Order: sequence, then C-alpha cells, then structure tokens
Amino acid sequence: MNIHLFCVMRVRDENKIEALLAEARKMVVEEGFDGLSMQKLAKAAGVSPATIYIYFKDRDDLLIQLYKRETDRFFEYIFRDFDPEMDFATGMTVQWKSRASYVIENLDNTHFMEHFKYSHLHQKAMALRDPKYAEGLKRFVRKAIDNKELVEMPFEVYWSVAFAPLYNLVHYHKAGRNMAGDPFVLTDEMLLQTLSLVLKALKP
Amino acid sequence: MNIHLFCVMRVRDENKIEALLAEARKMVVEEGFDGLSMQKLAKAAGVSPATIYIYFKDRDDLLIQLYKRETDRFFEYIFRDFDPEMDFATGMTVQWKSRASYVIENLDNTHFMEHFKYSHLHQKAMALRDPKYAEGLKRFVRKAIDNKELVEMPFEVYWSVAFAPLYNLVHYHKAGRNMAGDPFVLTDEMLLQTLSLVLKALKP
DNA sequence: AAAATAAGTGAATGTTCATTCATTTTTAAC
DNA sequence: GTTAAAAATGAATGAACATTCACTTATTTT
Repeated sequence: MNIHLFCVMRVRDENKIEALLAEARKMVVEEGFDGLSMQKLAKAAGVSPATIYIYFKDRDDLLIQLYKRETDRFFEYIFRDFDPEMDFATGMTVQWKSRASYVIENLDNTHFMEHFKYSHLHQKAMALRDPKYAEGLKRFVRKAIDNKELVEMPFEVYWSVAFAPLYNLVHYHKAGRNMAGDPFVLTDEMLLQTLSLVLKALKP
Repeated sequence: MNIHLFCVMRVRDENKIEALLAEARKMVVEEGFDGLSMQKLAKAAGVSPATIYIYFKDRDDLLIQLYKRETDRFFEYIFRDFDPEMDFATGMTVQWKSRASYVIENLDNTHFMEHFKYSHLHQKAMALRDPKYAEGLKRFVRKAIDNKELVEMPFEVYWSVAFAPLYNLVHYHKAGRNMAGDPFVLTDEMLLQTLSLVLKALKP
C-alpha cells in the first residue's frame, strides 16, 4: 500500500452530480418514477450512461441519494430560524412559515419528496436520515405540553394537525387544481388563515 | 347488418377484470408504478398478456380505470350516511368518521389512491370523476358558513384542515412508522382526538 | 515528461418491456 | 349440431431497459 494512494486522484465533478440529480428530479416530477430511465437521464445531464455508475451504485441508490439530498436541504432551511426552546406560539409560527415559504418556492422539490414517500424505497431512505431535526421538534412539543401551551396529544397527531393541511394546499397549488378539479391558486391570505386555524386547534 | 348482431356474444368476464385490477393495485402498492408490468400482471391474474388488452386500451388506461374504480367505491362509501343538509357538527362528524373507517379498513386501496395523486395520470383521471360528491360537500360547507357554524374560508382550506391530518396519520399507520422512523400504530383514541381538534379549528 | 490513477466514455450485453397477431376456444342463438 | 362472433391465447416483435466493459482522457505526483 502506497502512502500516495489517496493523493493521486482526479477530483469528483460535483457539477455532474448536481446536474444528474436535478435532471432526475425533473424527470420523476414530470413523468413519474417509471419515466426515469438511466439512458434518458444520461442524455439530459450531458454525460455517458456509464458515468452515472461512477457516482451511484445503481438506479435505486440514485433515487435514495436524491431523496436524502432534498430532505437535508429542506430540514436545514426550516430549522434555520427555529429553536426548540421558543415558546409554543412563536416556535409554531416560525416553523410553519419556514415550511410554507420553502415548499412554495420549491414546488418541484416538494412534489418529489411527497411522491417518494409512497415508494417502496422510502423505508430504506429513512434509515439514512439525521435524527437531530425530529428530536428538536419532539423536544419542542414535549416542552409545550409540559408548559400547558399545547393540548396533550401524541407527537404524530400534533404533526398531522399542524402541517398536513399546508402540504395538501401546496399540492393543489402545484397542480393548479383542487380535489374537485376546479382551478386553484394558493394565496398568502389562505396560508395565514390556515396557520391561525391550526393554532386554534392546538392551543388549550 | 343483422338483428342478432348484439345478441350473439360471449359475456365479458367481470371476474377477470376484478382479478386484474386487484393484482395491479397490489403490485403498485408493493413495488411502485415501475413494479407494474403487463406480463407480470397477466401471470399474477392467471390470464394471457393479450387478454388484458381486450379489457383495457393500454397500461395507462388500466391504471386510470383502477383509480376511477377505487375513488368511486370510496366516495360511495363515505357519502352513504352523509347529507349536505345536516348541521355542521353532525355532518362533519359523520363525514370524518366514514372516511376514517374506510381508510383504516382499506389501507392498500387508500395507499394506491394517495400514490396515484402524484402521478402524471392524475390529471387525466380527474376528468372522469363524477362531480356530484364534491358538489354535495361544497354545498354543505357553503351552508355551514352562511349559518355561522363554520368560520368563513375557501373550500380548499376547509378540506385541508378537516381531512389532510387524517390521511397523514393513516399513512404513518400503513407504514408502521412515523415521519421520524419510530414505530407507530394508530388508535381509535388518536382518531377521536384528531377529529375534536379539527372541529375546534373550524368552529367559530 | 513519465508514471500512476481516477474520471469519463461509446458501444455492447442480455433482459424485460408494452403491445400485437394469427389462431384457437368458448358461448349462445338458431 | 351448425354457425357466428366475441373471448382468450401463446408466441412473437421491436423498442427500451439497467448495467457493464474495454478503452481513452485528464490530472497530479514524481
């Protein structure tokens, strides 16, 4: 074994990885998981099919890495201004508005993340998640319940009441239609009203 | 043209259609849309691949027909005991509990419907929907707002606050895990609490 | 500039895909 | 039991699929 073994090497091209993942996301959002083929992806990203396999073990690995990257970016953003020690109303508002602005500004990324949650790869991908963000939110909720700022409830009930309505509205917005097929555009006013309804539900 | 043209004919085998759709749903739920191939489906349903094309135009048509069948069955069930003329608290409770019991008892069907909503076929499938159910719910909401039993809000905000938390909880339940990867089993108590939180949010 | 090594490739591999077609089977009316 | 017509089929088709491999290119240390 040579001491220089890890020194003589050409650098990984991060731009290629970026391009591949961005194109893959676009293809999945536009045509579904069965619309993502490795040869079409290679062409769209301007590389050879073989190059994909330098950076990713296989197709599943590429999708899992993409999901991990998307969730990392998402969590980093929404926890930037959030502190579990905030009082409940402040913390909820910060957390909710961060999520809202991220998903509105990143409709494709959000669509991909939500779509991925229904795939059989989701289980495998969850194992790679950094638990620190979920832990922070859990601590925030536990503290709020202890302080009587939040009705006592399981964490999953809290999460579902607090955030599921937001993602549902954004899904309509991305489609441009509501559940009945009517045209729909999400407004700031609707977002603020939804937040206030959610707070009303959760506060004692 | 012969008068017997429409009399001499072999009957369509509804069992085959049932078997095909049931197996297709199972394959999509277990392996995703890219896990559904026509040859594997034919084998699973015990027919020849060519037989599928007697009943369905192509793969997309099969998926769209399946989605239509699932949503029809779902809406028929949840509107069975519901009447738009009910007062708000009663109507909401009936509607919510119907949805809850259907989705809990039909986890695979629900998973398929939710998954399908993120596919590019969803737009096409929505055009086939009978609008009568959505109309009933809209009338119910309009009347509740007029009667001051429900805060004034867009229909989409109402729907999202009212029902999105339920579907989110059921998604965790089906996976057996919450968003953080912890084991999760949905209980009746959680369902009832979620309903009461939602009612609190919506009532003036 | 030579040597070393990873990055990158185009063409090829064998497989699986959706779909079709020539043919046979089943059914129901006569 | 003959006839008509749809139902059903197995085998075949060509396209598209994920992945690999022998090879070339680029980069850095020596």
